[in-house]
Amino acid sequence: MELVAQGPYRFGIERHGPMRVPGVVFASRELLRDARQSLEQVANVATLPGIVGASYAMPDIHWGYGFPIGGVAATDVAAGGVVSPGGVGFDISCGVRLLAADCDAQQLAAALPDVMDDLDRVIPRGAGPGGVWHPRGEGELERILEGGARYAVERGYGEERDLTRCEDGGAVADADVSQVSARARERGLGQVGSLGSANHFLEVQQVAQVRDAAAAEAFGIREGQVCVMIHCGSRGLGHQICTDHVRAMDQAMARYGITVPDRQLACTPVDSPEGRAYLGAMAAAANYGRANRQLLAHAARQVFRRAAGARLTLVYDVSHNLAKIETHQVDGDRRRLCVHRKGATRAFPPGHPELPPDLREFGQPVLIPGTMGTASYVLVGVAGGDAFFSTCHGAGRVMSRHRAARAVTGAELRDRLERAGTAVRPLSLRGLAEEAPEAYKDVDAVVAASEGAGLCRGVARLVPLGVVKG
DNA sequence: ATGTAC
Repeated sequence: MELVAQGPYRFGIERHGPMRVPGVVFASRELLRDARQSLEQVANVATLPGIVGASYAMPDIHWGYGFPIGGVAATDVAAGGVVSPGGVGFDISCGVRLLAADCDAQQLAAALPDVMDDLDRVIPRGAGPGGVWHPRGEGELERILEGGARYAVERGYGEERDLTRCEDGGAVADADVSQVSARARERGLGQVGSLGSANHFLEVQQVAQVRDAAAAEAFGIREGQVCVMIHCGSRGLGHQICTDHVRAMDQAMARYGITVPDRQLACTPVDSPEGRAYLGAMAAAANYGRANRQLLAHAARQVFRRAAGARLTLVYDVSHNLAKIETHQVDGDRRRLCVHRKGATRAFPPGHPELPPDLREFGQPVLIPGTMGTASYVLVGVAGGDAFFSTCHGAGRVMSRHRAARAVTGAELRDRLERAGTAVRPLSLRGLAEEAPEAYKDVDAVVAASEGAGLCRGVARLVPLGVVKG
């Protein structure tokens, strides 16, 4: 794949073959080496009907289902632009929630082992069923799919202020539960309030460094402070919705005269029965994901209150796997676009009307989960960035699970982390080994490249004190 | 990511 350097952190893929727009990869030269194999997917996405601007890739790009993870693509709704479930991914609404405690790491030190033991007991995780809340039948599940974190708060699992610090106020209005299959509902019913497995985690962290004092203060974080970061998604429900709608679109595509270079890019126009059906089901999964993180946050709050007498306040909750209908400036006019962000985080700039009033002058908080034993970040959206106000989402995998598990044993990794001062509460040692930090890119380099590319600005760097893993 | 395949 031919790449043209367009800046220190920006590389272009010129249009070739059926590409409708160019590709743009934001990365340092070093990160680009890990991205090579995924560039074909960036070019494939550029062939989608209605795509505008470019097919973008973030510095943490890696191989995904159809679209690369770390990909951003926007299509023009009025011009026959498509929506593709592969552009969101199987874990619809996977995202990150950060809570800040009213204590510093030093103050928590004595209680930390108790906090970790309690979290170990109360946080459901791993594959399969289990959750902190069991909805009373499908009726209540539907309330979650329509109301998201808002419904969880209504039922007493949180406080009203949580919703102002949650993307979309805790719920999107366009969920269509009739497009959520019986099988998806069945899988979702038993997993409300659960982490899942793989790279999902709940971490107790410490703010190691503040890089933007004014933004940090507005977000409610300060150096030395204890935080809780929750990274999880919509579990089997989102997975099943993706499966169902990929199949439906794969079968319907030909009727719209759409051909794609990879069947995993199955798509139909946003403005089609199949497109609307997917977006309605996706919105339901998005709400499920927010409710999931709301319930886990509630469980963590109870643990912190009981074991440490500490209170947790929500900093922000944002997804990095969603498609959204947004209005953007394209070639001088305002256009309604379907913005796919898959392993990419929305990063609204200062002044954006969708931001809560107390954050508006600073920009949208962006939460970047690192890997065990490495840092996580709080960033903020900036004006003038490319890629429809999007930035990176995490470290990005470079080693397969299998290779990671061969490179290190779970017991070795656990001992290494504990020696480095990070308490570890894994569900399985095999799962722990698969998530070894060396299986990922350097999150510090990913964040530096994202900042260098003008996509965001650093606010704070957090380091782990304890990690709860599936 | 995922009752790690229909």
